[in-house]
Amino acid sequence: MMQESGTETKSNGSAIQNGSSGGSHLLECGSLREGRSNGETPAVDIGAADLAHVQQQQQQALQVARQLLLQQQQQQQVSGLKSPKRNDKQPALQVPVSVAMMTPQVITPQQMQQILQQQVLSPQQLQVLLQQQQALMLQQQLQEFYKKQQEQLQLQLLQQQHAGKQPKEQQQVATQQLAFQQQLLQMQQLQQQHLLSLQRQGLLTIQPGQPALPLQPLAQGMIPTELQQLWKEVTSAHTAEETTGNNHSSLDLTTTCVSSSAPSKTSLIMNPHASTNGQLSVHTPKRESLSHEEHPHSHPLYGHGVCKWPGCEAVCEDFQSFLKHLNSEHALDDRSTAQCRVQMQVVQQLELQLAKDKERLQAMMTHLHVKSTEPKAAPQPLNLVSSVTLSKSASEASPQSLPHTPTTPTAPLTPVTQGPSVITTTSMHTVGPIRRRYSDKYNVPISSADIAQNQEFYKNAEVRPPFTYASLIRQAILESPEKQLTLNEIYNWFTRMFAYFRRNAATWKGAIRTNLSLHKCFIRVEDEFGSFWTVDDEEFKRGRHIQRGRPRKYCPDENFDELVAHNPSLIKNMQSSHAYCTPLNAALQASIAENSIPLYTTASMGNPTLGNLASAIREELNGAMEHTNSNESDSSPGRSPMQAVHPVHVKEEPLDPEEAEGPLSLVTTANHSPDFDHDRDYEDEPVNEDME
DNA sequence: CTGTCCCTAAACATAC
DNA sequence: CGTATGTTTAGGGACA
Repeated sequence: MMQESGTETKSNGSAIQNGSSGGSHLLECGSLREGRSNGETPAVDIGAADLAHVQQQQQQALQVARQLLLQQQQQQQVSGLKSPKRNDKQPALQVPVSVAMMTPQVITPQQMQQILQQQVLSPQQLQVLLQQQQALMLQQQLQEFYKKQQEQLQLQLLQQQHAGKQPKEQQQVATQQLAFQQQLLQMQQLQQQHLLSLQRQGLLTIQPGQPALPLQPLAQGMIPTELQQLWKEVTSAHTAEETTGNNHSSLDLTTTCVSSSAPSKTSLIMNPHASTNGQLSVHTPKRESLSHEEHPHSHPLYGHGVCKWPGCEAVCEDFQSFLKHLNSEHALDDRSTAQCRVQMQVVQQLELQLAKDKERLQAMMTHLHVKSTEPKAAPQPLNLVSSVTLSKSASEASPQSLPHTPTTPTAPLTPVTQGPSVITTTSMHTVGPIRRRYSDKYNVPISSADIAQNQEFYKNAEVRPPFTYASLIRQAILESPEKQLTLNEIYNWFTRMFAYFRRNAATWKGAIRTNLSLHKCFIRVEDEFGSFWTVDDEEFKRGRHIQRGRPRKYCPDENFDELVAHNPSLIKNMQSSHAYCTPLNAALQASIAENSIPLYTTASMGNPTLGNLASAIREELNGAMEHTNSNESDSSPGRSPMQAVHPVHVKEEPLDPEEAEGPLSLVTTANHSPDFDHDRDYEDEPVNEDME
C-alpha cells in the first residue's frame, strides 16, 4: 500500500505556528469570528407564527368538521348512509402543512438560508411537528364533537326506542357511529403518522439513512446540491414573491426538497404539490387526501404486515385483512377511545418536549448570537449524538445541525455575505466558533455513519470533532482497505479528515498513541514490515480499556513489591466495561431495523473482514495462551506458541479473563527478562469484568 | 461527594 | 543521540 508517511510528517512543521499556545485549546483562541447582522434566529420565529396559523386553520377545519357533522346528521335522516369515505373527511382533518410553515413576515433568502442551516430540526421535522400539533388540536376538538354527538345519539336512541321504531333507527344510528368511527380513525391515523415521523426524525434522530449517500429515503434533510439548487430557485424567485407579498418561499423550499429528494417513504404528509404550483394552499385540503389515495395500501396503522395500533401488533397478511382487522378489533368502543386518549397524552408529552427543546434552541441561538459566535461559515455538522442529546449539546454552544451532510460549505453562503454582514467574506473560512472543550459523555458513541456523514464538514471546518479518539482511530482503521493502519497512517488520516488536526498537531498524536495502547479494541500486529493496528469491533463496543494499574514494564522493583502486595487494589482501576457505546448503537440499529433503511456506513462498521482477522488472531492466541498460561502462568514460554502459529506479534490482551487472576501479575516482572522485548504476557485480568 | 469517562501531559522503553 | 513508536501513569474537567 501507499505510504504517505514521508510527506506527512513534515506537515507537522506547519502546525507549529500554533504550537505555542501550550496546553490550552487552540479552539478557544478562534480569532476570527463573524457576527452576522441578519442572523436573528428566524427558526424560532417560525414556531410562533405557525402557531397562530395553526389556530386559524384549526378553526377553519373545525368549521368544516362541523359541517360534516351536520351533513351526516342530515344524511342520516334521509337515508342509511354508508360509511363516509375518506376523501370526504380528510380535507377537514388535514390542514395543509404549507400553511403551517408560512411565516407572516417576508423571509429574506438570507434568513431562509440561516433557517436551513441553523435549525436543529430539519424543515421537514418542523413541519411534521407542526402537523402533529394541528392534528392534535383537531383531534381534541373533534373528539369533543364526537362526544356530544354520541350523547345526542343516545338520547335519540332512547327516544326512538320508546317510540318503538327501533330497527331502522338503530341502523341509522349505527351508521352514524360508523361515520364517527371513521373520523376518529382518520385522526388516529394522522396522529400515528405524526408520531411515527416524530419518533423517527424528531426524537430518535438517529437518521440511519443519513450517510452522505443519496439512497436514503428519509426526507431528513437535503443533499447539499439540492439545497443549493433550491437555494438558487428560491433566490431567483424571491424578488417576485416579495412584490406580491407572498411569503411562502420557505415552505416551498422545504416541500420541494421533499419531493425532489427521492420518493419519500416516510409518512410525512407534507404535500409535495404545493411546491409546484406555489399557491397559497391554505384551503386546499384535498391534497392531503391524495396521499392516501396515491398509496392505497399505505396506512399509518399498517406496516410490515402488522397492525400498528398501539399495543396490537396483530399480523395481517394483506391490506384488506388489515382493514378488516381494523374495523373489527379497533372499532369505536371504550377501549379504543381510551387508547386514543393515551396516545394523545403521549403526543402531548412529545409536544411538551418539543416546546422545551425549542426554547433551548432559542436560548442557544440567542446566546451564540450575542456572543457573536458566528452561526458558522461552514455548515454545522449533523451530529447524531448531539441530536439525540440535544439538550446537552445546547450547553455546548453549537451543534445545531444542518439537515444534511454538507459538501461545499461556503458555496451556499456566499449570498449571505452580500447582506449587511459585519465581517468580510474572506474570514469565513477561518471562522472558529468559540467552543470549549467538548463534553465527552455524549460524544462517545459515534458510529461510522456519524463521522462519514460529517466528513466534509470536518475536513474544512477547523472544528474539533466531537468524537473520542478511540472512535476516530477505529474509524480510520475501518476505513482503510485492509482494515489496518500504521500509526503514521492513522496520523495521516486524522490530518486528512479533520482540519482541526491539521492545525493542532500539538497533543493529539500522543493522545492517539495513548488511546491505541489503552483501548482493548486496538490490536497491534507486527509483521516483517513493521507494525500496524487493527481494531476489534466487538471489543470496541464493549469499550473496555486495558487494565490500568498494571505494572509497567520498566517498573522499579520496589513498585513491583508493592504491586504484589496490593494486587487487588490495583485491579480496581480496571475500567470495567461501561458499554458507553451500546445504548446508542442499539438505538441506531433499532432504528435501522424499524425503518429498514440501508445504512451505508454500517457496512463498513460491521466489517467481517476485520472482525475476522482480529478475532482470528485473538482466537489463535487465545487458544495458544490458554494452554500455556493456565498451566504455567509465569515464565516465558507463554509467548512461543503464538509465534509458532503466527508470524506476527499481537498486543496480547487478556485473552481469557476467566482464567488468570490477580497473582498472575507476577508474570509481569518476567518482562524484565531478556526473553521479552515487546510482548506483554501478564494476565492480571480482573475478576469478572467481562461478565457484563 | 464520588465514580466514571475522556483528555492531556509526561515519563519511560525500545527500535531504528 | 534523535526520532518514531509504544506503554503506563497521573491528574484534571465534565458529568451522572
